[in-house]
Formats: sequence, C-alpha cells, structure tokens
Amino acid sequence: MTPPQDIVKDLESRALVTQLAGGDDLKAHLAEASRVVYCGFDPTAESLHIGNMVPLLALKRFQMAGHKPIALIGGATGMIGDPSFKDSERKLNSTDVISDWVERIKPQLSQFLDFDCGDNSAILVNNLDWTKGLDVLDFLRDVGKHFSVNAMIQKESVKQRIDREGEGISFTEFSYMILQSFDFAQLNERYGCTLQIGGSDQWGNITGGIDLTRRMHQNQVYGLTMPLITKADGSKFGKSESGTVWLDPAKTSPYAFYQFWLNTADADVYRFMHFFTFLGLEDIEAIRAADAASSTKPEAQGMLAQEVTRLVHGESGLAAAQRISSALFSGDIASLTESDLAQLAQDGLPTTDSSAGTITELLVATELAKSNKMAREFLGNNAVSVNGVVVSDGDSVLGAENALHGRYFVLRRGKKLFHLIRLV
RNA sequence: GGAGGGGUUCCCGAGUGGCCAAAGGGAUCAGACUGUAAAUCUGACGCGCAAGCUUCGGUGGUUCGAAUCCACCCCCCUCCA
Repeated sequence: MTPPQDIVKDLESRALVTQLAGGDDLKAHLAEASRVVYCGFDPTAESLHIGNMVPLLALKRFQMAGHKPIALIGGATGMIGDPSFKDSERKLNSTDVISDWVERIKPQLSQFLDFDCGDNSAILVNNLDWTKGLDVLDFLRDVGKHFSVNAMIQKESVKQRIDREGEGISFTEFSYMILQSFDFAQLNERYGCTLQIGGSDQWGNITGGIDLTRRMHQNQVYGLTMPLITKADGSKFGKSESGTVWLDPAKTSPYAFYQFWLNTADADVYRFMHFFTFLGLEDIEAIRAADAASSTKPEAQGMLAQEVTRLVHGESGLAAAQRISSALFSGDIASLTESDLAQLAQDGLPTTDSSAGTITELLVATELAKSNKMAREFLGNNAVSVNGVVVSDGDSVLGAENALHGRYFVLRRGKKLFHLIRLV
C-alpha cells in the first residue's frame, strides 16, 4: 500500500491539533506504516450534531492519509456520562433510550467513512460489546487497580467538579475515565489500535487510556486532541436560533443547516473552512484573498455552506437548501409558481397546513410568535410580511382569496424566519 | 447520623411583610444601519386587547396583605462522624 501521508502536519496546518501525546514519536509512528486510529462518540441524543463533525472528519482525514479508522459508539460510556469539563452532574437516560440512540447514530457515523477500501476500511464498534458482560470484581481487580484516585482527581477535566462550591461529582461519573481508558486498551488488543483522537476536552480520558494500555498490554499508544470549536464573538458554537444544529435532516432540515453555515461570521469563516471541509489550504487562502480584495459581500460563507451541506446531506440536500434560500432571499416571493411553492414544502421549508385565519392566529400557530402579545409586537415593529409584503394589521384574514395560487402564504417574521402556510 | 449553607422569572443574581410580575447583568427576539455579517443605537422580553390572571422548590398555615413570617416535606452543596 502507498506510504501514509503526513497527516499530523496536515492537521496542524489546519489548526486542528491542540495536543499530541507522544509528540515526535507519534509522527514517526504514523509515517512508518498504516496505523489504526479510533475516536469515540457517546449517544447523548438521538442524533449527532455539528460539534461531532470535527473529530468525525478527522477520522476521515486519517483514512484518506492511509490509516484505518475505528468509529466507536459509546453504548456503555453513554450510560455513565462523561463529566469532563461539565459543570454539573447529568441525568441518566434509560437503557432503552440509549440503545435506540445508538442505533440512530450508527448510520450517521458510517456515512463519512469508507467501509470498503481494502486494508484500511473503517470499522464501527460499540463499547457495550466488551463492557456489558464485565464482572464487577474482575473489573475492579484487573482494571481499577491500575488507576490512582490521587491522579484522577488531579485531572483538569474534573477539577472544577471537585473544587467548586455548589457542585459535586458522583462516583458514577467519576468512573467514566476508567471505562474510556478500558476502551482504548481493548481496541489496542483487538485491532492493534495505537492512536486515539478526540476533542481537547478528552485529553484526560485519552492519556488515561494510554497509561492503561501500557500497564495492561505493555504497548505504547498515542493520543491527539483537536480544538473545541469557538466563535470569535465568544458565543457558543453550534447553536442556531432554533437550537442545536443536528446532522439528522429530520431534526435540522438541510435548508436550516445550510442557512446556519451561511450565517457564519467573517471572523470565523476561514477557520471553519479548515475545520469542516476537505478544501485544500491553497483553495481556502485563495478565497480569503479574493474576499479581502473585494468590497462586496464575501464569498466564503456560501462556499462553506455549500461544502458542509453537501458533505452531510448530499447533492440533493444541498440543491434543496439552495432552492429555498434563493427563493426566499433573492427571489420575488409573489412570482413563485405553484410548483415552486410545492417544492419549497418538499424541500423542507417549515410548513403548516391550516385553515384560513387572522395573521395573528397564524403567527402563533406557526410558532413564529410564541404568544399573541409577541405577535402584536412583531406586527407593530413591521417585522412581519406575507408573500413579501409587510403587514401591520394582525386582524386581517388570510384566506383563499388573497393566497398565492389560491392556497399558499409565505409568512415571514424578522429578517430570516420563514414559514409556508398551506390552506386546507 | 450531626452541624452549617442553599433552592427566585431561560441563566447568573438582588430582593426578608405592602411601593414586587419581582433590581441588575447575560442570553434571546424585533427595529435602524448593513452583506440574510460584525460593531453600535433603540425597543421588547410570564399570560391577557383590557380589567385582570398565574409565578419566586412543595404542601399547609399566620396576616387585610407573603417571594419575604411559621410548620412539615422534597432536592442540592460544604464540613464533621
């Protein structure tokens, strides 16, 4: 097989490396041969979200560089809950719920990796497979004995939970690190895995696994962490107006997904292109230079939105997102044809079937306004438009006679929130 | 088990009998300006057109009147055992 490319250098040039456990040894180790690298994903919701994309794409980058990726789904660790840098104890989910989430997330993990490319085909594993049958006493004797509580409480990831007034940590969450460490040791034994990657919050868990693997199997293994994504303005990355941006199209439509990326701040967009796309460094630099030289709106956001949406939702998802976006933001809504409007609903623009009603009623029914009071305020601010025309009288009735093609209304609140109403 | 400290509107956090739908900050939302940016400014931010109604861990009570006082209960934290 072809010699592996210098993946660490590539990641570093994208600012995707926070810490390396093993340093130069790791670089030599990766340069020498195709290696097995793993990253874990706990089922903490029914879908992955865009925050999971950085490590997931990193696995893909390793695969493209000639290494073999293992995507681990945390059927076991998800039952415990990772306390790393969490400021409070979390509620345990039922085992039924977690196993349902595991099944939903598996295909999401799979879609980014190649499972049929010879020696470095990806593998998908579930840590529940080697954890559920574990005997408590065996576990405490064989695994627990290798961990020093003195060392564990020193970890930065749990420090605030131990030091901070007003919060504590349960033994359950405190044990998380041991489970994840055990995963690494298991994967090393089963698949010869020698590298674990993860977000920088995983450093403590990864080094725990390195130590355990050395102690249990006398093997040297390595770790690499990636930055947690931050925004230049300090707000939390990965949330839109309507909440978390999920990969599941049923939870975040391709249109909403596309819009999320399109709204990336200038201060973040080039960095995000490095993180979330496979565009080359030179390509990104060229876009940046062109935007800097131009006095009009930058091109980068559109490029980013296009690349990431295609990656997650495919060509058809991207096309749908772009159709809706151009219809709503640059098109003349009143001139949309009946089939255009039907297509918008099809493409995932939020749509409500309703009978005729007043504008106020429909604002509330579509949740564009969460109460009549809010609806009135929006109307008073000239923030509401129907079929592209600003309206201020909340009592006027939307019925077949003023609908587009006898049955459609495009209701807009604020600059960017649209809702399609279909009369029934 | 013992001692102490807490639970206030999305979050933080004031408020110890009426002037409290509850200070202040943050978040959020809308408008202006713009590029569907950023920064800035303005406004809104429990529900109700309004009268008014429902909120301050829970349940009862005291009082003309309670987030504020009393009783019991639930939950969290710290220290001691």
